[in-house]
Amino acid sequence: MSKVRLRFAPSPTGALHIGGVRTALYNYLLAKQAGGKFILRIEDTDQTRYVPGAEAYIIEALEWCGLRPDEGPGFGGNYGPYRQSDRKALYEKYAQQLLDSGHAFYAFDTPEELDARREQEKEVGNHNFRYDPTTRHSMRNSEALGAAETQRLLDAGTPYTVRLKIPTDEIVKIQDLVRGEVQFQSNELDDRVLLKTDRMPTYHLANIVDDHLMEITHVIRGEEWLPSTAHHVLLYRAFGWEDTMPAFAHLPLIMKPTGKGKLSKRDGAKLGIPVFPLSWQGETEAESFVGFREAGFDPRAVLNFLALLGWNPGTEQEIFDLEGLIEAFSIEKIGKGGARFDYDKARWFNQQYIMHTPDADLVTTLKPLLAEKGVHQDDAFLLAFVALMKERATVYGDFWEQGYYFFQEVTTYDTKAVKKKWQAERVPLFEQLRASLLALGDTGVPEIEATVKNFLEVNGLGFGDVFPILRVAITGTTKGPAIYDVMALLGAEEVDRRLAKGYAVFNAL
RNA sequence: GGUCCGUUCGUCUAGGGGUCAGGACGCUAGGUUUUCAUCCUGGUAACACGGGUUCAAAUCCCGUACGGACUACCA
Repeated sequence: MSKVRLRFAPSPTGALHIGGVRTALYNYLLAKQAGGKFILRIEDTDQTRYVPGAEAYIIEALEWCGLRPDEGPGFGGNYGPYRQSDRKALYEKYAQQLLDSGHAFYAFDTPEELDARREQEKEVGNHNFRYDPTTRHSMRNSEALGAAETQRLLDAGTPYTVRLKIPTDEIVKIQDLVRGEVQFQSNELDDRVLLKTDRMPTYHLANIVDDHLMEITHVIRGEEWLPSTAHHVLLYRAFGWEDTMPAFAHLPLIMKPTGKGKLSKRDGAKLGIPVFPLSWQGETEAESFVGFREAGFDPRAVLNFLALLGWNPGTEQEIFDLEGLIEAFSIEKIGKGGARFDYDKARWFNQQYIMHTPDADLVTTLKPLLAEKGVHQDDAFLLAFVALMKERATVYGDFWEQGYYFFQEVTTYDTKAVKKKWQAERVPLFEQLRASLLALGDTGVPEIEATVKNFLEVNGLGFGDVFPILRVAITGTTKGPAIYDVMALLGAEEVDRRLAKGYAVFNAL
């Protein structure tokens, strides 16, 4: 068997959907596992849907995920060009080949005529008009018009499309790697357009020509392509390429978190969750979306989550890095049913990655985020901060959200827990504690702890009488890392300032 | 409507003739912790339905229901 080559072939019509990322991932995994190539091909044959920036977005998204193509636009490779608009002439040539061999025909029907015909059929109760062997002869095409008339129209420069001539009474069998054998009756298939009036190919033609020329061995794509796979098989046959036809695997779709249907970009905005890898700035607010990256996710967690959405290793292991996925992945273990997008699970994966990432690495990724907030502490401080917060963060943004007080004054005080503990007669006591803490100077946790405990003993107070006060005065919240750790990191003078301010706030309650 | 695909706890799933139907997320009870989080222990909860085949069916077959995709000169 020759070397394995898989391609990810997105269309640059906007931001790359998270399902597309999963498709890319599965392609990547299988390619790498087999020691083969992972190829990026841009399917931009629909000029009306082309969106500037979409291709750059796709590439940036793959890069963020760490799925680097071995071949593709900007990545080199000997099978280029890798952008279909740059291969236009090729498709015309192959369309001509099909025309010559009698596997395709010229169709002169305009879109308006086609629409009119559909309407007309609808009126007589036929809701599924199809351009196929049974209707072909009533349309304006080379099959119905004959050679002479066809030539006349061609000579006159009449716009035309090239359609695949579907054979009658054939059974097209597909061996799908995920679903097993799937059969189609050719009589149920339509004479699909191969080459459009603008001389650009449709997906169907381009995809077969390119996969053949690029020597693609496996086509892993979304389930939405399953119904047209019969056409693709027929195309391989028509070209005489059936013996090198790639293997097909159709992936189950990713479904909405709630309700019915497949996950759409609208679901993200509706539920306030990311469904794209990276943020996308559209023309309007409604066409702009936040990405997993901007939502504070680690790409490794996103990949891990995506990998397990529709695939499982057959063991109880859930945490996989890319290398581990490459090793464990197998196409047989891909599920058949659609998988609901579970944002909570995605968050859990992210939390796992944050907890298990070395502190120094966390500092590196957090630095730019903190810098945006005006934080420029040295690494030693950041390292200590990260160590205290990593078990409490689910997304990267949590480090700031839940730990801003390490870098600036407390903005809001959760006084509920303090109210009943803050008694007028104890205020002198707390002032005394503040003074002894300041006198201690910058020091370690054991010293602070000893001082506080001593204070507790001497004054006959319990933990519950003091900790909420210290905690809220210093951090503003009742949650967070051990307060001694926070105090040690902040330093005696800062703690003193915060206690003074906190006491003032409590006194005003 | 037609064609094709699918259906195990709320969710992701294991399991492919004989299992107490397993794990994870979530939720929940408790323990640890000055708090929160982590961590530990326990609980909750599923084979869509109906027929077959078989000594035995979540597992094989057929229907039904439900869900999904496709049905463009879009991918």
